[in-house]
Amino acid sequence: MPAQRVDQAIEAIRASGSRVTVDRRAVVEALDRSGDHLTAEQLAEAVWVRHPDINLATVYRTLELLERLEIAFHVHLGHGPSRWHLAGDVHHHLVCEICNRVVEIPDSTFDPLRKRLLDDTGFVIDPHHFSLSGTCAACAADADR
Amino acid sequence: MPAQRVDQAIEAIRASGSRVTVDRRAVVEALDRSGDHLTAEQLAEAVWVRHPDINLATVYRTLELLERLEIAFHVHLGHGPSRWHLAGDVHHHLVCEICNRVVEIPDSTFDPLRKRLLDDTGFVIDPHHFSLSGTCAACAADADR
DNA sequence: TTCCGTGCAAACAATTTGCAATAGA
DNA sequence: TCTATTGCAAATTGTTTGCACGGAA
Repeated sequence: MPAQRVDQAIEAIRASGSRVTVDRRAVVEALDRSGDHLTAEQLAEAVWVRHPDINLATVYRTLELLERLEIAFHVHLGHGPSRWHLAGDVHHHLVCEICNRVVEIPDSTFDPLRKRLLDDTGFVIDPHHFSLSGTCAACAADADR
Repeated sequence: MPAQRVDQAIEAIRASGSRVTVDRRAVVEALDRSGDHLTAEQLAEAVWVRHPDINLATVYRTLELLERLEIAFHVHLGHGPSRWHLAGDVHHHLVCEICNRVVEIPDSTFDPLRKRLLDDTGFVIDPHHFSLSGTCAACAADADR
């Protein structure tokens, strides 16, 4: 039932007092259709498949709204533009600084670190917003040679 | 002996076959003088105190060189421009997404996570390049109210 | 009808680049 | 001398904004 996330998002927009427009629905649907990790530009291209006249600025403004409503979020995967995704299953990213490969890891991997930092500093980490960088297995092996 | 880091950096530039220029020395000295977490713009201002005619583009080009030589590195602390620092004691940053406070934590905090990710995925993390975001103790307490 | 949302073009911030002049080795 | 480095201004990239028009409620 893929339409469910879209309907929930639309409902949240309405509930917030913002207007439900064709453009906003189109952005949410494109986000829903197109997995994780899209840049605003890529998302716009996905939107344009069905709605070629929606402006890039509108895509940015809609993403801003969706983030305020906690319907969508952006992540920084290494350098370059932000990546966007609908709220949903939380996972994290390791980005290889050599080959740019992205490895996804479950949120629970951070639990021990989370507890430790909370105990030590009172800081509640949300590691979702930024990726961790480093060297992937393949590139690390290459470097050893 | 604060000049030591500068001398080492200059020597590394020479050893790499690049030329040791007044501008490059000025950038290294400004970096050495001015603690961590400087943006390129702030670094340029520090340079201009003694060398008002050095161009911002030269600062950027020098930083690029220093990073290639592993003399200096940049870090992403939340949104906004990159922050630069000389190589040296490695530590990490927690950035509060509400108040932008920065909490520094020692590298060793990451050891268990590092080991786990290495075992699970073969990925060697270098958590230095990106900060972790979240909510600091004070803001978390405010949010509870 | 009343504002909110949108298109458009221009502004913006951070960074990079092409090219001619200059200065290290 | 010879070529790497620099200044300058312009280009780039990703994103935001002002304003007049058009469409949800």
